[in-house]
Amino acid sequence: MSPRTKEQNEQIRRERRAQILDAARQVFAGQGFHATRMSDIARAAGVSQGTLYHYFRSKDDLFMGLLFPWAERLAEAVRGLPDSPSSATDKMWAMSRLATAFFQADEELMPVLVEFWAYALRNPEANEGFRDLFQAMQESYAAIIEEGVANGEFKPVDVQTISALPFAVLDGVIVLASLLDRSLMQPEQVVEQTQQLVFDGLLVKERDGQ
Amino acid sequence: MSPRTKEQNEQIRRERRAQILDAARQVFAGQGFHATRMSDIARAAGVSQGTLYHYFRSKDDLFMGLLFPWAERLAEAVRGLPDSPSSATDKMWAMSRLATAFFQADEELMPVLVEFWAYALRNPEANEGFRDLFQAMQESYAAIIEEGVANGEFKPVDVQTISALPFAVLDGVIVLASLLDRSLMQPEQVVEQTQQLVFDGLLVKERDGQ
DNA sequence: CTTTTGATTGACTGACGAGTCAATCAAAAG
DNA sequence: CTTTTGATTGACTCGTCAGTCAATCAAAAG
Repeated sequence: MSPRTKEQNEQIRRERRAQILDAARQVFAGQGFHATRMSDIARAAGVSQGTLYHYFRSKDDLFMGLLFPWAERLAEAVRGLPDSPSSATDKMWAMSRLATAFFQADEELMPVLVEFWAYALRNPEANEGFRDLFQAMQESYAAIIEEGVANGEFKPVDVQTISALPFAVLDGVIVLASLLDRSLMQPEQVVEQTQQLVFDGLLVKERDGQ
Repeated sequence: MSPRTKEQNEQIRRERRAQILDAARQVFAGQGFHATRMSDIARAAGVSQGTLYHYFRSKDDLFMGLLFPWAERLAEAVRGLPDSPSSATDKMWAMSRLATAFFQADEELMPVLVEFWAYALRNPEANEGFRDLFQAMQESYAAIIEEGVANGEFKPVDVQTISALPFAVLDGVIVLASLLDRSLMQPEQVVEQTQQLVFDGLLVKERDGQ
């Protein structure tokens, strides 16, 4: 029946998908979602337009197929952090470093993310994906902050609200980084100095005694 | 020659423009930029499609004609603040209140802003408009922070970087507010508590003496 | 009344591009 | 060799919609 074993077939399918997604990433990053034609992606991937539709139901499917795994990797990395054996302060810095690393590793994806948000305004599936990532990050931050408050590292704060802040800052920085010249705004600087500023407020000063 | 005086004509033109822009705002907010048809706006404004093109060159022109005046009003309001006679701390709070007020007054415009950012990725004129607003806000914040540092209210910080932070937070909060349910995130709370948190870090503690 | 001028109309066009499909290919199994 | 099955192709379709334009209207001036 099958010309090859199932495993071989699936392996080949995965590789083709990856090849197409890689082309899609380049083209989306270069021209933006709306200006990108399916034929552009086909050409970049070195396949025909028909083949695209063997691996992805639609342009939307391709778009989400590109960004969801990226978001899942980030969410997964973030979920692991609160359990590491270190101080809450160190964990906060680790979160910050993690975000910056994702940032820098896929810099060309940042404008695509901005388009994705606009897209997610009208697409329930994309919206859900965004919410999942938000919740993953917020929950990790909340766990760390709660720990810090419990063991006296941090001042008591409204954990629910403050744990949403880092994600908001990250999104804001992505907007600015995508739309402004580096001479006006350096993303890494803003992220790091914000963290520092918030810490100076969040940390209990020794001589204060809270 | 002219059927009416010039002033009358221009008055009528302004009113028509306003009427169309008002309809456009509603439709864009309701369906998003891409899903909005020029015919939808025409219907909502109670005019024909042809009339739209007497007042606006294109759909893009209409989109920017809607958002630019809004941004200019915000920029103008912000520019006035650093000169008011009060402490740097009060001015920071005033900026925060101003932003929140704009937020709440045009809540339905927030998702439209997210679309505008995606749009501005590929449109130089829109990008320039965004940059102008960013610079207006950053410069005002920079002036306030510098004053605060100079008179001892604030710790010495990297003004260039930190003055970009409030705008980043604002944009991030707009993204979250547009994409998430209020039960997950309350914009006003995040803005206010962020300000408070940053202040606790930024302000020189009396007992510390810095 | 007529003329002039700009506003208004809405049916129309022309381009565009996502998605389709009938035909072909190719690898493995029998 | 033949058969089977899924992969691949790319020319084509077909709905969509921003923008156009010839015709009409209406207000003021002469």
